[in-house]
Amino acid sequence: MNYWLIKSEPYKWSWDDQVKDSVTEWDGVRNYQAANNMKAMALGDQCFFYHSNEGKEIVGIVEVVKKYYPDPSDEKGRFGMVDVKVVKPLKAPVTLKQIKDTPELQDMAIIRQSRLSVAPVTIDEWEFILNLGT
DNA sequence: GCCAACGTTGGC
DNA sequence: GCCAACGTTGGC
Repeated sequence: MNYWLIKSEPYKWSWDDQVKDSVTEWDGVRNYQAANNMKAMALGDQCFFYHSNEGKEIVGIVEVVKKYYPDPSDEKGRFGMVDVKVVKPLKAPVTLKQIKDTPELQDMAIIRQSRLSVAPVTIDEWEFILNLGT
């Protein structure tokens, strides 16, 4: 089981939208590093759902329910996507500020590389954030 | 709204 | 294959 963090700008696709649809195609990723991370996802992997720009906080958890496959919205056929399904919201969203203020979370990929939209999360980071969000 | 970081494009 | 120019993302 691996853990990830996926970002969305809430005005394009928010946690509320995700809850309404439950299962969605995580399409539109056009970055090789992010796409490679999606390629490495297995069924059942858990992902934090992060709101970028507005909010800047982790708001919920989704689960990979379909493995990496071609993204039809990419006409060049270079990129793929996965399907994700709502697991549950965090009781208390965990903000970027909290992450930055936490010594244990300083090595997170999103801190080091803020533009990466699909990033790995270690088991330690995952559990630490879960505790913050409960 | 600004700007740093970073990815992509295109000329050479 | 290098690198300057340009575009985009995302935090502040």
